[in-house]
Amino acid sequence: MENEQSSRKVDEGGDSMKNTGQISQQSLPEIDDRTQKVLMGIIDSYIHNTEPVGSRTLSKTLDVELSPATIRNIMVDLSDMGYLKQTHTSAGRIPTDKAYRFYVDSLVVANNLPKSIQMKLNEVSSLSGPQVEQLLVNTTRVLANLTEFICVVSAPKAEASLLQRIEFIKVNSREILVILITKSGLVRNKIIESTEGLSQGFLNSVAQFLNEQFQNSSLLEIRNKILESMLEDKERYDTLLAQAVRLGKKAFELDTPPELYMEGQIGLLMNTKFKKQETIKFLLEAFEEKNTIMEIVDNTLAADRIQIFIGVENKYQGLQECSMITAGYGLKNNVLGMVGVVGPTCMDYQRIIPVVDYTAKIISASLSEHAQIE
Amino acid sequence: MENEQSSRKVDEGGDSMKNTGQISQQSLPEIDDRTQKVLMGIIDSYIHNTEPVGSRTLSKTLDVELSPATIRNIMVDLSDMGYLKQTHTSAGRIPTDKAYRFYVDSLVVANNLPKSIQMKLNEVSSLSGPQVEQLLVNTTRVLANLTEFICVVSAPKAEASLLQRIEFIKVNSREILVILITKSGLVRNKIIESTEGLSQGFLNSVAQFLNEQFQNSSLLEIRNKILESMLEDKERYDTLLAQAVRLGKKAFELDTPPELYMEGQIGLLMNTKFKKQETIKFLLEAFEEKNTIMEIVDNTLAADRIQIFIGVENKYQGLQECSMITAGYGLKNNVLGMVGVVGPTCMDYQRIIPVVDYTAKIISASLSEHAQIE
DNA sequence: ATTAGCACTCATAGCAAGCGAGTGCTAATA
DNA sequence: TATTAGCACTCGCTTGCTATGAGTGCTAAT
Repeated sequence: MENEQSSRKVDEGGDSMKNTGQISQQSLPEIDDRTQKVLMGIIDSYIHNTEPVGSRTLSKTLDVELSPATIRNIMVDLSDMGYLKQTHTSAGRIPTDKAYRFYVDSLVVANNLPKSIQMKLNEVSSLSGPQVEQLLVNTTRVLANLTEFICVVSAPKAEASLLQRIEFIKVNSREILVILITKSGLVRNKIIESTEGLSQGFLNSVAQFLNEQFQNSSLLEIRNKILESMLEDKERYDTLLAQAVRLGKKAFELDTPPELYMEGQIGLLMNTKFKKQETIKFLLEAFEEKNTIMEIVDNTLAADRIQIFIGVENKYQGLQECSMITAGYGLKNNVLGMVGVVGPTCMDYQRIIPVVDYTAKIISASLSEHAQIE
Repeated sequence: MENEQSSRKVDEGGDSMKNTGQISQQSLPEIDDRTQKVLMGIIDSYIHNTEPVGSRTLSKTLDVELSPATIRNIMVDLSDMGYLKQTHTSAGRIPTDKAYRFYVDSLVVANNLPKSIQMKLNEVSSLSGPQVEQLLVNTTRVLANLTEFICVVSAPKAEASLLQRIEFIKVNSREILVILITKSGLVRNKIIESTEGLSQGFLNSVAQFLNEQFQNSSLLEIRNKILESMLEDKERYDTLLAQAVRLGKKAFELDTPPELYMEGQIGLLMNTKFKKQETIKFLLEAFEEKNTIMEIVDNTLAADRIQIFIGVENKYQGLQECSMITAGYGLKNNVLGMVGVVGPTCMDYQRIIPVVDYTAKIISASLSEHAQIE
């Protein structure tokens, strides 16, 4: 049985582009205007009540005048098209992931973030002082508070950051402390070992050399250049340059995984939107291993725009019952890190999306403000 | 009705010392030998099954031959003395906090930690490299894994740590990066602001001065000395000393709260020993605000011995349904930080205590190994 | 002092009935 | 022809009831 009951096609966006998380105005040809209104009504209702919505209740709340029976017919169509499902026969319908995708795609995300929330986020940024870490910690916490979901912020990717300064400090006969300062204000320190008894003075010259050489290169570039020059002139020994290359290699190796700030695991527990205890268990297990989440978040690092992954669109198993909203932050066109929230698929996208978006912008602004002080 | 049925008093430890968490061999005069055996049996059974224990089952499992009726009589006595309680009439008895305290106090904690666990912990320590932070993160994780409870490790208290080295790095015209290295291998960095255009060279002299002056003092001492000398010679300006004092003041101010590593919140969720969902909620809420936990943990920082807080012995509300086992770690007689686990009052003390103890020792050993490289 | 016996308590599981929200189909209606 | 009213049916959830069994407290016998 095929349902081809579309009458008035709002003909735009006919190209069936792959959903990669971007928001775009869109209207599917197979769905006529009225059907769409019903679908939207169901989604809206489910988002706010988290309860299967039946034909009768919907006919009351909907602004279009439609009898329950009509709505039932439409619901059947929508179910056939895969937008709705039932938890059991004779229960109301709930939206599928496909429905949420449709919903999100047709959301015109006006940046109508309430002033009060903007203020809150601005405040956090201004109160956090010059330390990037502190800013990220605070932002994460506030975001988790605002959304009541799990909130993740990844620290600026060192690889992509531009070097501002490197220093070596001799800690003891065997260990040297490396300090990397990036343009974005991130400070990383790492202890490396060196058996050769290098004096602090010598280390200073090495640092000076590296600083002059690699001012304004990204850490990734620097690493590559160093590896290159190691290949080129293997023969050199004991010169300043050779030592610089040797120490530099260790210094720019990124053995420390980029940090990840996370908050809101408890809010999640209290969150009534998660019906199944199991889902929460899965989620928390995923977050237990920060690395997993790191990977997931890293994979979205391509764009600085808002990205949304709904249910099964998430590649990672544990997140397939959740939606993830992410946004990149950084300096100019240099995406350095990510902010994101993970919540139930039935989250209030309209409210959450602007919050995440604005948060990313706040972080970017904070960083660039810092970067301009030279 | 008074129960004075004690016959054979094991007369030692008669001094009714306040329970401050220490373990001590002890035997209350009011409890005779047989009664004590029953009590121990009940606690043991409850610890392993988490189910109210009745007279019949106990009479079977107990190694002393006693009929259920006799046991019932003893149980009544124990209830009157406050060692047992019932969830409802006609249910088995469960131990009170007082009972656990008794149990723990009479535990002879042989350091019979299984070799396999020792190995695991040793391995973590040796694999973590020279970075203290990494060691703490890993240890926390393993401890949480072993115990399946929430596990907390506080970073070495900067205040108590001895200074090994301080350095200043000029980040930009306004900001100076301070790097503090302590004897225990902890590296702290902090950005301070200074409007005065100080050159890097000058900063180096200041650092050198401070290093010479305060080698081997604790950060707390240093701060006090600096404040002292500020009071003494207010009149001096623009000299090296004055600048050193001024920068030193900012550098040694401890505005960054000491870090706290936490793991195992999810294990807790899965833990069947927590009967009430509510308890978990309380707990997680407590842990949401790391500061609260920090305070709690800090309050136990007095001793480097193992400390145990059972149920209501915890001052903090949210923990009153839990037990906390903590141990200090540090260098020699200098307690620098804490490791602890928080679990249900009915946890397996016999198993957990040695694990926590050993973990603290491992950390101490790691630190002192590092500190000896000079 | 200990134990057997017995009446009593109370949480829990299981079952059946009733409720109500919701569906799908059919026939009537605009 | 699209919409709507009506009706039988489904099915999860609540409520109330009973039976069960583990456990207690008391008393009397050992």
